[in-house]
Amino acid sequence: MSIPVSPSIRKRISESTIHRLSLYYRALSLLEKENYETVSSKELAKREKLTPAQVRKDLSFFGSFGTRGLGYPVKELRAQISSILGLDRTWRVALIGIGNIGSALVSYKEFSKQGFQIVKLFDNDQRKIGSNHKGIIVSDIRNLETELRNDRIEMVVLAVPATVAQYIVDDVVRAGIKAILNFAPANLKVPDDVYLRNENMSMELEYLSFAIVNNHAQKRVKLNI
Amino acid sequence: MSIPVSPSIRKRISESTIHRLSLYYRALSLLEKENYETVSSKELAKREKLTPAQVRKDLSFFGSFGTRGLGYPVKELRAQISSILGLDRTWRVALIGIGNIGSALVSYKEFSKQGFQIVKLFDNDQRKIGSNHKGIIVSDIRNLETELRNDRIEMVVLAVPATVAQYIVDDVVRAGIKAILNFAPANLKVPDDVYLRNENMSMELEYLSFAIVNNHAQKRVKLNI
DNA sequence: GAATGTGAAGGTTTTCACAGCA
DNA sequence: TGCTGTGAAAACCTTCACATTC
Repeated sequence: MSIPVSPSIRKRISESTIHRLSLYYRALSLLEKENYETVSSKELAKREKLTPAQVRKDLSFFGSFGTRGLGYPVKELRAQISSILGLDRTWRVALIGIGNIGSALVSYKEFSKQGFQIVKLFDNDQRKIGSNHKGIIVSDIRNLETELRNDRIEMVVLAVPATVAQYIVDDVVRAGIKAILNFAPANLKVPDDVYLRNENMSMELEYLSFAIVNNHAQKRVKLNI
Repeated sequence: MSIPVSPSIRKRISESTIHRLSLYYRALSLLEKENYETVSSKELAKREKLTPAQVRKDLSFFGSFGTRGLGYPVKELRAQISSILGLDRTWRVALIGIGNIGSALVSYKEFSKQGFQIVKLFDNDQRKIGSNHKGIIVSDIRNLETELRNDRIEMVVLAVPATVAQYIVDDVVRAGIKAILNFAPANLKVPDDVYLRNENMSMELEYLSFAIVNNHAQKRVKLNI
Protein backbone atom coordinates (compact mmCIF):
# COMPACT_ATOMS: atom_id res chain seq x y z
CA MET A 1 0.00 0.00 0.00
CA SER A 2 1.37 3.38 -0.93
CA ILE A 3 1.52 6.28 1.45
CA PRO A 4 -1.00 8.90 0.37
CA VAL A 5 0.04 12.40 -0.58
CA SER A 6 -0.27 14.52 2.54
CA PRO A 7 -3.24 16.78 1.90
CA SER A 8 -1.83 19.74 3.75
CA ILE A 9 1.88 20.20 3.59
CA ARG A 10 3.58 20.92 6.89
CA LYS A 11 7.05 22.04 5.91
CA ARG A 12 6.92 24.86 3.39
CA ILE A 13 7.77 23.43 0.00
CA SER A 14 10.19 25.62 -1.90
CA GLU A 15 9.23 27.27 -5.13
CA SER A 16 12.08 25.52 -6.89
CA THR A 17 10.76 22.15 -5.82
CA ILE A 18 7.38 22.99 -7.31
CA HIS A 19 8.94 24.16 -10.54
CA ARG A 20 10.91 20.96 -10.73
CA LEU A 21 7.73 18.95 -10.22
CA SER A 22 6.55 20.55 -13.46
CA LEU A 23 9.70 19.29 -15.12
CA TYR A 24 9.28 15.78 -13.73
CA TYR A 25 5.69 15.81 -14.87
CA ARG A 26 6.71 16.66 -18.40
CA ALA A 27 9.49 14.08 -18.44
CA LEU A 28 7.17 11.40 -17.10
CA SER A 29 4.55 12.18 -19.73
CA LEU A 30 7.21 11.59 -22.34
CA LEU A 31 8.48 8.42 -20.65
CA GLU A 32 4.93 7.08 -20.58
CA LYS A 33 4.61 7.68 -24.31
CA GLU A 34 7.93 5.86 -24.78
CA ASN A 35 6.38 2.92 -22.90
CA TYR A 36 8.72 2.97 -19.94
CA GLU A 37 7.30 1.05 -16.98
CA THR A 38 9.71 2.40 -14.38
CA VAL A 39 12.31 5.13 -14.20
CA SER A 40 15.19 5.72 -11.80
CA SER A 41 15.96 9.04 -10.18
CA LYS A 42 19.18 8.92 -12.16
CA GLU A 43 17.39 8.75 -15.50
CA LEU A 44 14.85 11.42 -14.52
CA ALA A 45 17.68 13.64 -13.36
CA LYS A 46 19.59 13.16 -16.59
CA ARG A 47 16.58 14.12 -18.66
CA GLU A 48 16.03 17.32 -16.73
CA LYS A 49 19.67 18.22 -16.08
CA LEU A 50 19.38 17.77 -12.33
CA THR A 51 20.97 15.43 -9.80
CA PRO A 52 19.44 12.10 -8.71
CA ALA A 53 19.53 13.21 -5.07
CA GLN A 54 17.56 16.30 -5.96
CA VAL A 55 14.89 14.27 -7.66
CA ARG A 56 14.56 11.87 -4.74
CA LYS A 57 14.49 14.66 -2.17
CA ASP A 58 11.85 16.61 -4.08
CA LEU A 59 9.59 13.60 -4.39
CA SER A 60 10.15 12.57 -0.77
CA PHE A 61 8.39 15.75 0.41
CA PHE A 62 5.15 14.34 -0.93
CA GLY A 63 5.47 10.64 -0.21
CA SER A 64 7.35 7.47 -1.07
CA PHE A 65 6.53 6.71 -4.64
CA GLY A 66 9.42 4.48 -5.58
CA THR A 67 10.61 0.95 -5.03
CA ARG A 68 14.12 0.39 -3.76
CA GLY A 69 16.22 -1.39 -6.32
CA LEU A 70 13.71 -0.67 -9.07
CA GLY A 71 12.90 2.98 -9.38
CA TYR A 72 9.59 4.82 -9.78
CA PRO A 73 6.58 3.48 -11.65
CA VAL A 74 6.19 5.95 -14.51
CA LYS A 75 2.43 5.93 -14.80
CA GLU A 76 1.72 6.13 -11.07
CA LEU A 77 4.31 8.80 -10.39
CA ARG A 78 2.93 10.90 -13.21
CA ALA A 79 -0.56 10.57 -11.74
CA GLN A 80 0.71 11.48 -8.28
CA ILE A 81 2.51 14.59 -9.48
CA SER A 82 -0.48 15.50 -11.57
CA SER A 83 -2.59 15.42 -8.43
CA ILE A 84 -0.02 17.34 -6.37
CA LEU A 85 0.15 20.10 -8.96
CA GLY A 86 -3.61 20.14 -9.41
CA LEU A 87 -3.37 19.10 -13.03
CA ASP A 88 -5.78 16.18 -12.62
CA ARG A 89 -8.65 18.57 -13.24
CA THR A 90 -9.42 21.50 -15.50
CA TRP A 91 -9.17 25.17 -14.62
CA ARG A 92 -11.41 27.88 -15.96
CA VAL A 93 -9.11 30.66 -17.09
CA ALA A 94 -9.88 34.13 -18.44
CA LEU A 95 -7.42 35.97 -20.64
CA ILE A 96 -7.42 39.75 -20.51
CA GLY A 97 -5.85 41.70 -23.35
CA ILE A 98 -6.04 40.33 -26.90
CA GLY A 99 -2.95 42.06 -28.24
CA ASN A 100 0.34 40.68 -29.32
CA ILE A 101 0.97 38.24 -26.53
CA GLY A 102 -2.68 37.66 -25.68
CA SER A 103 -3.54 36.40 -29.16
CA ALA A 104 -0.64 33.97 -29.03
CA LEU A 105 -1.71 32.63 -25.65
CA VAL A 106 -5.25 31.88 -26.83
CA SER A 107 -3.87 29.18 -29.07
CA TYR A 108 -0.98 28.14 -26.83
CA LYS A 109 -1.27 24.36 -26.71
CA GLU A 110 0.69 23.83 -23.51
CA PHE A 111 -2.00 25.60 -21.49
CA SER A 112 -4.89 23.45 -22.67
CA LYS A 113 -2.76 20.31 -22.53
CA GLN A 114 -2.28 20.81 -18.77
CA GLY A 115 -5.95 21.51 -18.17
CA PHE A 116 -5.86 25.31 -18.26
CA GLN A 117 -8.88 26.11 -20.39
CA ILE A 118 -9.18 29.63 -21.61
CA VAL A 119 -12.94 30.09 -21.63
CA LYS A 120 -13.21 33.85 -21.58
CA LEU A 121 -11.49 36.72 -23.40
CA PHE A 122 -11.58 40.42 -22.55
CA ASP A 123 -10.39 43.56 -24.26
CA ASN A 124 -11.21 47.26 -24.22
CA ASP A 125 -10.83 47.79 -27.96
CA GLN A 126 -14.24 48.17 -29.66
CA ARG A 127 -12.86 46.58 -32.82
CA LYS A 128 -11.92 43.45 -30.91
CA ILE A 129 -14.98 43.18 -28.67
CA GLY A 130 -17.44 40.72 -30.20
CA SER A 131 -14.84 39.14 -32.45
CA ASN A 132 -14.19 35.44 -32.35
CA HIS A 133 -10.85 33.93 -31.28
CA LYS A 134 -10.65 30.16 -31.41
CA GLY A 135 -14.36 29.93 -30.76
CA ILE A 136 -14.49 32.47 -27.94
CA ILE A 137 -16.19 35.83 -28.31
CA VAL A 138 -14.18 38.72 -26.89
CA SER A 139 -16.05 40.46 -24.06
CA ASP A 140 -15.99 44.11 -23.12
CA ILE A 141 -13.60 44.71 -20.26
CA ARG A 142 -16.18 47.04 -18.70
CA ASN A 143 -18.13 43.95 -17.70
CA LEU A 144 -15.06 42.27 -16.27
CA GLU A 145 -16.13 41.89 -12.66
CA THR A 146 -19.61 40.51 -13.28
CA GLU A 147 -18.56 38.22 -16.10
CA LEU A 148 -15.63 36.76 -14.15
CA ARG A 149 -18.09 35.94 -11.38
CA ASN A 150 -20.87 34.65 -13.60
CA ASP A 151 -18.55 32.38 -15.54
CA ARG A 152 -16.93 31.03 -12.39
CA ILE A 153 -13.42 31.92 -13.58
CA GLU A 154 -10.67 30.56 -11.33
CA MET A 155 -7.53 32.06 -12.84
CA VAL A 156 -6.74 35.14 -14.86
CA VAL A 157 -3.95 35.68 -17.36
CA LEU A 158 -3.13 39.35 -17.81
CA ALA A 159 -1.66 40.44 -21.13
CA VAL A 160 -2.37 44.16 -21.10
CA PRO A 161 -0.08 47.22 -21.29
CA ALA A 162 1.85 47.92 -18.08
CA THR A 163 0.21 51.34 -17.73
CA VAL A 164 -3.28 49.94 -17.16
CA ALA A 165 -2.38 46.64 -15.51
CA GLN A 166 -2.91 47.83 -11.93
CA TYR A 167 -6.43 49.14 -12.60
CA ILE A 168 -7.42 45.89 -14.24
CA VAL A 169 -5.88 43.74 -11.57
CA ASP A 170 -7.85 45.69 -8.97
CA ASP A 171 -11.05 44.75 -10.80
CA VAL A 172 -9.92 41.16 -11.05
CA VAL A 173 -9.30 41.04 -7.31
CA ARG A 174 -12.72 42.58 -6.64
CA ALA A 175 -14.21 39.75 -8.66
CA GLY A 176 -12.79 37.34 -6.11
CA ILE A 177 -10.07 35.82 -8.31
CA LYS A 178 -7.24 34.31 -6.27
CA ALA A 179 -4.71 33.41 -8.95
CA ILE A 180 -3.25 35.76 -11.53
CA LEU A 181 -0.52 35.29 -14.11
CA ASN A 182 0.79 38.66 -15.23
CA PHE A 183 2.67 39.25 -18.49
CA ALA A 184 2.82 43.03 -18.14
CA PRO A 185 6.19 44.44 -17.10
CA ALA A 186 4.75 46.05 -13.98
CA ASN A 187 4.77 45.49 -10.25
CA LEU A 188 1.20 44.82 -9.35
CA LYS A 189 -0.16 45.11 -5.85
CA VAL A 190 -2.62 42.47 -4.73
CA PRO A 191 -3.94 41.46 -1.29
CA ASP A 192 -2.11 38.77 0.66
CA ASP A 193 -4.60 36.06 -0.17
CA VAL A 194 -4.21 36.46 -3.93
CA TYR A 195 -1.48 34.52 -5.73
CA LEU A 196 0.26 36.64 -8.32
CA ARG A 197 3.01 35.39 -10.60
CA ASN A 198 4.87 37.40 -13.17
CA GLU A 199 6.09 36.19 -16.52
CA ASN A 200 8.87 38.44 -17.74
CA MET A 201 10.05 37.21 -21.09
CA SER A 202 12.89 39.65 -21.56
CA MET A 203 14.43 38.71 -18.22
CA GLU A 204 15.92 35.55 -19.68
CA LEU A 205 17.33 37.42 -22.65
CA GLU A 206 18.87 39.86 -20.20
CA TYR A 207 20.40 36.93 -18.38
CA LEU A 208 21.91 35.70 -21.66
CA SER A 209 23.24 39.16 -22.35
CA PHE A 210 24.80 39.31 -18.88
CA ALA A 211 26.27 35.85 -19.29
CA ILE A 212 27.97 36.69 -22.57
CA VAL A 213 29.29 40.06 -21.46
CA ASN A 214 30.61 38.73 -18.15
CA ASN A 215 31.59 35.24 -19.21
CA HIS A 216 29.35 33.99 -16.47
CA ALA A 217 30.13 30.48 -15.29
CA GLN A 218 27.32 28.06 -16.03
CA LYS A 219 25.94 26.06 -13.18
CA ARG A 220 27.68 22.79 -13.64
CA VAL A 221 25.56 19.69 -13.47
CA LYS A 222 27.30 17.01 -11.49
CA LEU A 223 26.85 13.69 -13.15
CA ASN A 224 27.77 11.41 -10.21
CA ILE A 225 27.91 8.22 -12.21
CA MET B 1 35.48 59.26 -8.20
CA SER B 2 33.40 56.14 -8.47
CA ILE B 3 34.85 52.66 -8.28
CA PRO B 4 34.57 51.00 -11.68
CA VAL B 5 32.60 47.80 -12.21
CA SER B 6 35.04 44.94 -11.97
CA PRO B 7 35.35 43.61 -15.51
CA SER B 8 35.68 39.98 -14.49
CA ILE B 9 33.68 38.91 -11.49
CA ARG B 10 35.52 36.73 -9.01
CA LYS B 11 32.80 35.29 -6.81
CA ARG B 12 30.11 33.59 -8.84
CA ILE B 13 27.09 35.85 -8.98
CA SER B 14 23.88 33.97 -8.36
CA GLU B 15 21.19 33.72 -10.98
CA SER B 16 18.73 35.36 -8.63
CA THR B 17 20.97 38.38 -8.25
CA ILE B 18 21.09 38.77 -12.01
CA HIS B 19 17.35 38.46 -12.30
CA ARG B 20 16.94 41.07 -9.61
CA LEU B 21 19.28 43.39 -11.51
CA SER B 22 16.71 43.23 -14.29
CA LEU B 23 14.08 44.33 -11.79
CA TYR B 24 16.21 47.17 -10.48
CA TYR B 25 16.89 48.25 -14.00
CA ARG B 26 13.21 48.43 -14.78
CA ALA B 27 12.42 50.27 -11.56
CA LEU B 28 15.22 52.76 -12.16
CA SER B 29 14.02 53.44 -15.68
CA LEU B 30 10.65 54.33 -14.21
CA LEU B 31 12.20 56.43 -11.44
CA GLU B 32 14.18 58.33 -14.02
CA LYS B 33 10.98 59.09 -15.92
CA GLU B 34 9.45 60.27 -12.67
CA ASN B 35 12.39 62.66 -12.32
CA TYR B 36 13.86 61.16 -9.16
CA GLU B 37 17.46 62.22 -8.63
CA THR B 38 18.31 59.63 -5.99
CA VAL B 39 16.68 56.54 -4.56
CA SER B 40 17.30 54.61 -1.35
CA SER B 41 17.63 50.87 -1.13
CA LYS B 42 14.46 51.01 0.93
CA GLU B 43 12.44 52.63 -1.84
CA LEU B 44 13.89 50.36 -4.53
CA ALA B 45 13.11 47.35 -2.37
CA LYS B 46 9.54 48.49 -1.81
CA ARG B 47 8.95 48.89 -5.50
CA GLU B 48 10.19 45.41 -6.29
CA LYS B 49 8.87 43.62 -3.20
CA LEU B 50 12.32 42.88 -1.85
CA THR B 51 14.27 43.87 1.25
CA PRO B 52 16.62 46.88 1.43
CA ALA B 53 19.47 44.62 2.53
CA GLN B 54 18.97 42.45 -0.52
CA VAL B 55 19.16 45.44 -2.80
CA ARG B 56 22.34 46.72 -1.19
CA LYS B 57 24.00 43.31 -1.19
CA ASP B 58 23.16 42.68 -4.84
CA LEU B 59 24.58 46.01 -5.91
CA SER B 60 27.64 45.62 -3.71
CA PHE B 61 28.79 42.64 -5.80
CA PHE B 62 29.44 45.04 -8.64
CA GLY B 63 30.69 48.14 -6.91
CA SER B 64 29.78 50.98 -4.56
CA PHE B 65 27.26 53.04 -6.40
CA GLY B 66 25.58 54.84 -3.52
CA THR B 67 26.28 57.69 -1.16
CA ARG B 68 25.87 57.10 2.57
CA GLY B 69 23.09 59.17 3.93
CA LEU B 70 21.74 59.92 0.49
CA GLY B 71 21.05 56.80 -1.50
CA TYR B 72 21.81 55.90 -5.11
CA PRO B 73 21.88 58.36 -8.00
CA VAL B 74 19.07 57.12 -10.23
CA LYS B 75 20.57 57.95 -13.58
CA GLU B 76 24.05 56.68 -12.83
CA LEU B 77 22.87 53.49 -11.20
CA ARG B 78 20.65 52.74 -14.15
CA ALA B 79 23.61 53.28 -16.48
CA GLN B 80 25.79 51.03 -14.35
CA ILE B 81 23.27 48.19 -14.27
CA SER B 82 22.68 48.65 -17.96
CA SER B 83 26.37 48.11 -18.54
CA ILE B 84 26.54 45.15 -16.15
CA LEU B 85 23.65 43.44 -17.92
CA GLY B 86 25.02 44.29 -21.34
CA LEU B 87 22.03 46.43 -22.19
CA ASP B 88 24.13 49.45 -23.14
CA ARG B 89 24.45 48.08 -26.62
CA THR B 90 22.24 46.30 -29.14
CA TRP B 91 22.12 42.59 -29.79
CA ARG B 92 21.46 40.99 -33.15
CA VAL B 93 18.84 38.35 -32.53
CA ALA B 94 17.33 35.77 -34.88
CA LEU B 95 13.90 34.31 -34.23
CA ILE B 96 13.24 30.80 -35.46
CA GLY B 97 9.64 29.62 -35.89
CA ILE B 98 6.97 32.10 -36.96
CA GLY B 99 4.00 30.34 -35.40
CA ASN B 100 1.83 31.28 -32.52
CA ILE B 101 4.44 32.46 -30.09
CA GLY B 102 6.98 33.46 -32.69
CA SER B 103 4.67 35.97 -34.36
CA ALA B 104 3.93 37.56 -31.02
CA LEU B 105 7.60 37.87 -30.18
CA VAL B 106 8.41 39.69 -33.43
CA SER B 107 6.39 42.65 -32.20
CA TYR B 108 7.18 42.25 -28.51
CA LYS B 109 8.22 45.74 -27.45
CA GLU B 110 10.15 44.75 -24.34
CA PHE B 111 12.76 43.01 -26.46
CA SER B 112 13.55 45.97 -28.68
CA LYS B 113 13.32 48.37 -25.74
CA GLN B 114 16.23 46.57 -24.05
CA GLY B 115 18.30 46.47 -27.20
CA PHE B 116 17.41 42.98 -28.42
CA GLN B 117 16.84 43.60 -32.10
CA ILE B 118 15.19 40.82 -34.03
CA VAL B 119 16.86 41.19 -37.40
CA LYS B 120 16.24 37.77 -38.89
CA LEU B 121 13.28 35.39 -39.07
CA PHE B 122 13.28 31.71 -40.05
CA ASP B 123 10.60 29.15 -40.75
CA ASN B 124 10.28 25.91 -42.68
CA ASP B 125 6.78 26.61 -44.00
CA GLN B 126 6.85 27.53 -47.71
CA ARG B 127 3.82 29.76 -47.23
CA LYS B 128 5.67 31.81 -44.63
CA ILE B 129 9.08 31.94 -46.30
CA GLY B 130 9.43 35.22 -48.18
CA SER B 131 6.59 36.89 -46.30
CA ASN B 132 7.14 40.12 -44.44
CA HIS B 133 6.80 40.45 -40.67
CA LYS B 134 7.38 43.91 -39.28
CA GLY B 135 9.73 44.67 -42.13
CA ILE B 136 11.69 41.43 -41.98
CA ILE B 137 11.47 38.81 -44.72
CA VAL B 138 11.15 35.26 -43.40
CA SER B 139 14.09 33.11 -44.48
CA ASP B 140 14.11 29.43 -45.30
CA ILE B 141 15.32 27.42 -42.34
CA ARG B 142 17.38 25.30 -44.72
CA ASN B 143 19.80 28.21 -44.98
CA LEU B 144 19.94 28.64 -41.20
CA GLU B 145 23.60 27.99 -40.60
CA THR B 146 24.98 30.19 -43.37
CA GLU B 147 22.55 33.02 -42.80
CA LEU B 148 23.17 33.11 -39.06
CA ARG B 149 26.87 33.44 -39.80
CA ASN B 150 26.54 35.95 -42.62
CA ASP B 151 24.25 38.20 -40.64
CA ARG B 152 26.46 38.06 -37.56
CA ILE B 153 23.61 36.91 -35.31
CA GLU B 154 24.55 36.83 -31.62
CA MET B 155 21.46 35.32 -30.00
CA VAL B 156 18.71 33.00 -31.13
CA VAL B 157 15.15 32.77 -29.89
CA LEU B 158 13.62 29.37 -30.59
CA ALA B 159 9.86 29.17 -30.99
CA VAL B 160 9.45 25.89 -32.85
CA PRO B 161 7.58 22.68 -31.97
CA ALA B 162 9.28 20.55 -29.31
CA THR B 163 9.64 17.64 -31.72
CA VAL B 164 12.06 19.46 -34.03
CA ALA B 165 13.72 21.76 -31.50
CA GLN B 166 16.80 19.58 -30.97
CA TYR B 167 17.62 19.33 -34.68
CA ILE B 168 17.34 23.05 -35.08
CA VAL B 169 19.36 23.82 -31.99
CA ASP B 170 22.11 21.55 -33.34
CA ASP B 171 22.23 23.70 -36.47
CA VAL B 172 22.22 26.86 -34.39
CA VAL B 173 25.18 25.60 -32.38
CA ARG B 174 27.03 24.65 -35.56
CA ALA B 175 26.59 28.25 -36.68
CA GLY B 176 28.61 29.31 -33.65
CA ILE B 177 25.76 30.88 -31.68
CA LYS B 178 26.51 31.00 -27.94
CA ALA B 179 23.18 32.19 -26.51
CA ILE B 180 19.79 30.60 -27.05
CA LEU B 181 16.41 31.32 -25.54
CA ASN B 182 14.13 28.34 -26.00
CA PHE B 183 10.34 28.49 -25.84
CA ALA B 184 9.78 24.86 -26.85
CA PRO B 185 8.81 22.52 -24.03
CA ALA B 186 11.82 20.31 -24.61
CA ASN B 187 15.14 19.58 -22.94
CA LEU B 188 17.71 20.63 -25.42
CA LYS B 189 21.30 19.48 -25.33
CA VAL B 190 23.97 22.04 -26.12
CA PRO B 191 27.75 22.08 -25.57
CA ASP B 192 29.12 23.52 -22.34
CA ASP B 193 30.13 26.80 -23.90
CA VAL B 194 26.64 27.62 -25.15
CA TYR B 195 24.22 29.44 -22.86
CA LEU B 196 20.73 28.00 -23.08
CA ARG B 197 17.75 29.35 -21.17
CA ASN B 198 14.25 27.95 -21.25
CA GLU B 199 11.05 29.94 -21.11
CA ASN B 200 8.25 27.71 -19.95
CA MET B 201 5.07 29.72 -19.82
CA SER B 202 2.84 27.04 -18.38
CA MET B 203 5.17 26.48 -15.43
CA GLU B 204 3.86 29.55 -13.66
CA LEU B 205 0.27 28.53 -14.23
CA GLU B 206 1.16 25.15 -12.77
CA TYR B 207 2.59 26.91 -9.76
CA LEU B 208 -0.68 28.82 -9.33
CA SER B 209 -2.61 25.59 -9.62
CA PHE B 210 -0.39 23.98 -6.98
CA ALA B 211 -0.72 27.00 -4.70
CA ILE B 212 -4.51 26.95 -4.81
CA VAL B 213 -4.85 23.21 -4.38
CA ASN B 214 -2.35 23.08 -1.52
CA ASN B 215 -3.01 26.44 0.09
CA HIS B 216 0.65 27.14 -0.37
CA ALA B 217 2.02 29.83 1.93
CA GLN B 218 3.20 32.89 0.06
CA LYS B 219 6.70 34.06 0.66
CA ARG B 220 6.21 36.92 3.06
CA VAL B 221 8.08 40.12 2.35
CA LYS B 222 9.55 41.55 5.52
CA LEU B 223 9.02 45.25 5.63
CA ASN B 224 11.57 46.13 8.36
CA ILE B 225 10.48 49.70 8.76
C1' DG C 1 20.54 62.03 11.00
C1' DA C 2 20.29 59.14 7.10
C1' DA C 3 21.52 55.51 4.42
C1' DT C 4 25.35 52.70 2.34
C1' DG C 5 28.55 48.69 2.40
C1' DT C 6 29.70 44.50 4.41
C1' DG C 7 31.35 40.81 7.61
C1' DA C 8 28.92 37.61 10.29
C1' DA C 9 24.73 35.18 11.51
C1' DG C 10 20.90 32.85 10.23
C1' DG C 11 18.08 30.33 7.14
C1' DT C 12 17.21 27.60 3.17
C1' DT C 13 18.40 24.42 -0.46
C1' DT C 14 21.29 21.03 -2.32
C1' DT C 15 24.28 17.27 -2.02
C1' DC C 16 26.33 13.47 0.40
C1' DA C 17 26.39 9.08 2.03
C1' DC C 18 24.48 5.26 3.75
C1' DA C 19 20.82 2.42 6.03
C1' DG C 20 17.12 -0.13 4.37
C1' DC C 21 14.50 -2.67 1.33
C1' DA C 22 13.04 -5.25 -3.12
C1' DT D 1 22.94 -5.98 -6.35
C1' DG D 2 20.37 -1.75 -7.37
C1' DC D 3 18.08 2.07 -6.13
C1' DT D 4 15.10 4.61 -2.82
C1' DG D 5 14.44 7.54 1.24
C1' DT D 6 16.49 10.50 4.43
C1' DG D 7 19.22 12.48 8.32
C1' DA D 8 23.44 15.11 8.33
C1' DA D 9 26.82 17.98 6.06
C1' DA D 10 27.94 21.26 2.83
C1' DA D 11 26.92 24.95 -0.08
C1' DC D 12 24.45 28.71 -1.01
C1' DC D 13 21.58 32.78 -0.30
C1' DT D 14 19.38 36.23 2.58
C1' DT D 15 19.10 39.05 6.48
C1' DC D 16 21.10 41.35 10.41
C1' DA D 17 23.47 44.80 12.51
C1' DC D 18 26.67 48.13 12.78
C1' DA D 19 30.83 50.77 11.47
C1' DT D 20 31.30 54.17 8.15
C1' DT D 21 30.53 58.05 5.43
C1' DC D 22 28.08 62.08 3.68
